[in-house]
Amino acid sequence: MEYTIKDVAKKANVSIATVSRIVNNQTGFSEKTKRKVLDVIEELGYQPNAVARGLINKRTHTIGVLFPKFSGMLVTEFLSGIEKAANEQGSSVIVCHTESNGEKTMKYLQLLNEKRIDGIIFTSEVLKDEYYQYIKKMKVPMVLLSTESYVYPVPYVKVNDRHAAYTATQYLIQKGHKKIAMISGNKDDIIAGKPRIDGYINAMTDNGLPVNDKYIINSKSFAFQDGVEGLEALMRQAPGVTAVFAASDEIAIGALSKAYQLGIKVPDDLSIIGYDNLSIAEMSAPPLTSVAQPLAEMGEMATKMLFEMMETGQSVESRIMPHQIIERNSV
Amino acid sequence: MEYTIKDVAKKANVSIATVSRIVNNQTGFSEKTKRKVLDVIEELGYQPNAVARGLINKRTHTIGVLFPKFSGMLVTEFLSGIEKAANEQGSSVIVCHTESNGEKTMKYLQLLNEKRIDGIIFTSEVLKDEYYQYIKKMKVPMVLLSTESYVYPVPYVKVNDRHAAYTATQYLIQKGHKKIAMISGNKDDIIAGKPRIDGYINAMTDNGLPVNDKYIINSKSFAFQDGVEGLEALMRQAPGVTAVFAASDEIAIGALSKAYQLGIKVPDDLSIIGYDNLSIAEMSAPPLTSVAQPLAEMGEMATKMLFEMMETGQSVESRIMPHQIIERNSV
DNA sequence: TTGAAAGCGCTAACAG
DNA sequence: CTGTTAGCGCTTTCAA
Repeated sequence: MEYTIKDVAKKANVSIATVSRIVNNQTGFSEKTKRKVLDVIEELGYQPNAVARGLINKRTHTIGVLFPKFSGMLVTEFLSGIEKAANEQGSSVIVCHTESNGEKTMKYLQLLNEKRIDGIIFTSEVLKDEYYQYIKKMKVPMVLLSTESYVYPVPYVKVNDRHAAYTATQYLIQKGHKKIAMISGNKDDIIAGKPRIDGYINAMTDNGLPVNDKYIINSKSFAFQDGVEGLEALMRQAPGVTAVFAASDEIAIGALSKAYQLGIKVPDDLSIIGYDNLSIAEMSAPPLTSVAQPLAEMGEMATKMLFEMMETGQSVESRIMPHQIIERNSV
Repeated sequence: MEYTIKDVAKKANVSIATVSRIVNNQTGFSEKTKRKVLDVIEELGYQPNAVARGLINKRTHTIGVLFPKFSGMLVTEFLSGIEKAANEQGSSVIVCHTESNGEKTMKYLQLLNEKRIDGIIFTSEVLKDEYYQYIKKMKVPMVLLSTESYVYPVPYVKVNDRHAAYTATQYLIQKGHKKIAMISGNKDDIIAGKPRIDGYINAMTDNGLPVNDKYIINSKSFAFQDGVEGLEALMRQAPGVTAVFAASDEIAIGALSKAYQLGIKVPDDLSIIGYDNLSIAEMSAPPLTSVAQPLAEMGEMATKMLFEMMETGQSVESRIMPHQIIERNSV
C-alpha cells in the first residue's frame, strides 16, 4: 500500500508520466498501455498520494468547518449536510471547535491555512474583523452558515430570524392568543437574539396587540436552564399570559418542564412554541410545536456554495432558507 | 500569505536550510541569524506549508474518525472529546459519515489512505473483516470507540455494557422493584444490544428474580419510537411491571412519553431508568435517571491512545471506562 | 554556524 | 502515443 507512481511505472514498463496521465483520465496513450497500467495498479493496490498531489495542484480537497459549540444537536445536523455535500465533491471536512474563543479561533485558522485547505465554513457566530482579515489573506473562499456579516461581503445561508419569529408569533395570534410572552435568548446576540425579539414585537404591533416589557424575558443564552428560569420569572411577573414563544427549542423544553412542575397544563393552560425543531421537539411531552429550520439542507447548501466559489473564483449570492411551522401538541 | 521558505531565505540573506532549522527549533545557527530570520517570518507572515511537510515527513497531523450515524447526540459528545485531544496534539480531525454502509466505508477508508492520515478512530459499529484488512494494509494505527472486536487485536475504549446494564437493573432492585421489564435495543447487535440484555438477565437471576420473556421487549433500534412502541407493547403483555430498564435514553424518553399519554405516572406508577445520560435525560419531565457513559472522556481517551500508538509504534491496552448511575426523578 | 543539493510523490510542459 | 525533465515547498544529509 505504499507503492508510488514509480513502482507502477517500472512494473508496467512505461514512464511515470504515462501512469500519471492514465490515473488522471487524460489522453495520450494507447488502449493497450492503459490496460497494462491499470492491471499493475490493481495488482499493486496503488493509491495515488494526495499529499503530493496537493503540493503540486494547490488543492487539497479538504475544507474546514468552524463551530463555536459542540454540544447541542444543531451541530450534527449542520455537519451531516456539510459532510454529505463535501463527500459528493470528493472532499473531506476538518472540524474545528472554537468555543467562541478568539484566540482558539485564530489558532485554528492558522492551522487550516498551513494545511492549505480549499475553503472555510464559519458557523453560528459573528465574524470578527480579525477572522475576516485573516481568511481574506488566506485567499480561500468562505461561507457563513447560520450567521451573517453586516459589514463584510461574505455570502451566507441562514433563515430570516426576524421573519421566522414573526411567523411563530403570528401563529400564536391566529390561534386566538392575545397575551403572548417571549422567552428570548441573549438579546445582545445581533444574529440570533435581537432579530427574533424584533420579529415577535413586529408581529404583536402589526396585530394591534400591546407589547408589554414584562412579557419579554431576556435570558443569557438559548439553553434548557434559561427556559426553566424564564418561565418561572414569567409566571411571577406576568401570570396572565396564555402563550409563550421560546427563542429556541431548548428554552421551550425548559419552559415545558417548569410548567409541568408548576402544575400548569400545556397546551390547556399555556401554549408554547419553540424554535429550531430539533429532534428533542418531538420527544417532549406534549410534543413541541416549533418553527423549523432545514438544518441539514442549510449545511448542504453552504457547502455547495463554497464549492461553486472554489470553481468559479467568484463570490455567490447568499441564501435565505425557508422556515416552517411544525405543528405538534404544545399549542 | 503565500510566501515560501525561499522568500524568507532570500529576504534574510540565509539559505533555506537555515530557515528550516530555525522554524523547526533545531540547532546549528547563531542567535543573530535566528533573530533576523524570525523577524522576516513575522514581517512576511510566513506560514510553513503543511502539505509539503507532510510529503517529506510522512506525517500529516490529521486523523480520521468514522461514524456510522450522525444524528443523535452521542456523536457530538464523542467528537468533542476527540477534537479536544487531537487539537492538543496539534492534529486535525476529518469526520466521515459511513451510514453503516460497507461500500461507503470502504470509499472513506480509501480517501483517508490517499490523504495519508496518521490514524483512525472507528466508532460504534462492528469492525468488519474488510475494514480491518484494509486499515492493516494502510499501516496506520486504529482504535475502536464504543465498540470492540472479538476477532481482531484492536485496542478499544468503551464501557462494559453488560456490567452497566447489570448495575442499572440492580439499582432498580435495590429500590424495591421486583417486576422489572427491559426495553432492549436490537438484540442482534453483538456490541450494544446483546450484552445489555445479558446484564439485565444476570442481575435478575442473581437476585433470585424470575426472568419472564414477556418482560423483555426487543426493538429494532435504540430510538425514541422504539421506546413508545415498546412501552405500549409492554403494558399490553405485562401490565404488572413496576419498573423498566431502557437500553438507551431515547428509548426511555419514548417510554416516558407513552406513559404520559397512557396516564401512567412516573415514577409513582412506574419507574424508568435510561442508558447513556444524554443531555435530553435532564430535560425530560420528570428528569430521567440514567446510567452514564463518560462520552467526551471516552473520545479523548481513544484519541490519546491513538497518539500513543503513533508515537511508540506499539499497540496499547484497551480501556474499560467507568459507568455511573445518575439519579434523577424517574425512579 | 552555514549552504548546496538530493529527493519526498506527483504533474505538466516540452520533446520526440 | 510516450518519455524526459523541471519543479511544487519542504527536510535532511554532506561538506565547507
